[in-house]
Amino acid sequence: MSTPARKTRPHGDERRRSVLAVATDLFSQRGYNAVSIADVAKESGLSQAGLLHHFPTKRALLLAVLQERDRASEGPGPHGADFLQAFAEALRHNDANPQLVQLFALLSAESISEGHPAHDWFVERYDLLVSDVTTEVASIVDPDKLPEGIHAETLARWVIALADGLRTQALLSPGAFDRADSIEAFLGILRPYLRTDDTGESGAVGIPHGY
Amino acid sequence: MSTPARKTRPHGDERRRSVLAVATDLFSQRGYNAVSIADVAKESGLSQAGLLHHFPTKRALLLAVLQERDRASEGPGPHGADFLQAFAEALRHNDANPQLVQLFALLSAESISEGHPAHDWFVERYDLLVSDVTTEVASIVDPDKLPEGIHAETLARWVIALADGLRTQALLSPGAFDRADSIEAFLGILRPYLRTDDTGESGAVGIPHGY
DNA sequence: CGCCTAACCTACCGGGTGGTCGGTTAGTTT
DNA sequence: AAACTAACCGACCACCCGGTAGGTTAGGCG
Repeated sequence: MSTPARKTRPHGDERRRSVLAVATDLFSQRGYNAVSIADVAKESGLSQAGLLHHFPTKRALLLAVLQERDRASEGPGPHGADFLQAFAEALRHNDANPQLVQLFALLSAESISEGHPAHDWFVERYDLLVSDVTTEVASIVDPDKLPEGIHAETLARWVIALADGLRTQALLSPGAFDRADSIEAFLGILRPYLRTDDTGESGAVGIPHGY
Repeated sequence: MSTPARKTRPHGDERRRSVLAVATDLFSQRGYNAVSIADVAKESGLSQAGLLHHFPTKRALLLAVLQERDRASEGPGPHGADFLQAFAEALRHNDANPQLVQLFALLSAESISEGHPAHDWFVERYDLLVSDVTTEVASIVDPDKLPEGIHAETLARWVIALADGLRTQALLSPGAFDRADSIEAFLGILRPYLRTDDTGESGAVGIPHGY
């Protein structure tokens, strides 16, 4: 058969995925440093050695969790004029899933330390995010209307920073305000700087994930 | 004597402060979970038991570090119309001291987990910060000029979130932009919403610290 | 059926972990 | 000088850490 696996490995991949789910859950609650592989193993219903058969090191387990997040948010999303609105709606959707939100809040800070297993991953992620959002923003703002010294990248970094910073506030005092509403209101503040014609069509860039 | 200590405790307080300095340094580099009291002790030039004589638990050591930060940034700062400018300048000053900036970046995220020794401290800190900055902002904006649904607290949370979020970006890709410049530019965006008369005088509220 | 391999397990390893115990030393007070 | 006390140390504790070694089991396949 050219498709060698039909009913093969009934346990393997299934187990792998359930372990990843447990690891995501625990890393979300306590971060990477404060979780042991024994914790993940116990919650997954197997021994520590059994877990290490699927993921050879703790580091590999974390990277697998992050990689799966990447895979789960592939593909292009809305762009152009709808981008900002879609951004706010993506946040609203994510806020209904507080688990992943907290995962990224904890890991993005932990990974600031050099030598952290996820350091490079987050550096790359932010570089890509800034450049994507910059492209999107550039396609809808009118450069002539922007005050001096403010560029599309400046605005892009603001939007990303707001999503990150408001997330911290929302996690520390839940229910005090609505993060997506706040971001949406901010995007309204940007309206005077948008171009009025509709010539702004640019590359297809996805909605950021994990926020 | 009513002042019982003149030359007493030549070692005691001095040692305490030097241990706190070392702890601040290590927590800044790696966060709380990834640092052991043995690390702090070795770097301080004494044994682990010797360190635990001054700070009975690791938790107490962390709280002492945070408390010292509180003490180091007491007292009122500029307020009223100068507040926003002073905020940006405070950030510029702090960015020259990357150690404390990273300390707060790491701990504020770690402490999201309930049960973290600094959880309550950060919850209180953000509550106070939001309410202080809201007071300040309320004294300089003109409510009639604000779009519907946007209040002083909304703006205050934006400013705080920007400081936090841009800090993450600056730490992950150092040198890519200037955080204080970016914040300053954002405050310029807020200018259309400020009141033009000079009747806005409000309570004396200090500049936030540790950013 | 017998073989092979993935999926586990128990037992173990060296090296931390936060913290305790029972001292010894040195400087201060009386 | 004697008494007291803060500062500090070596030894030890029970437990946890990420990871390895070597074996057992079970299911798919020729």
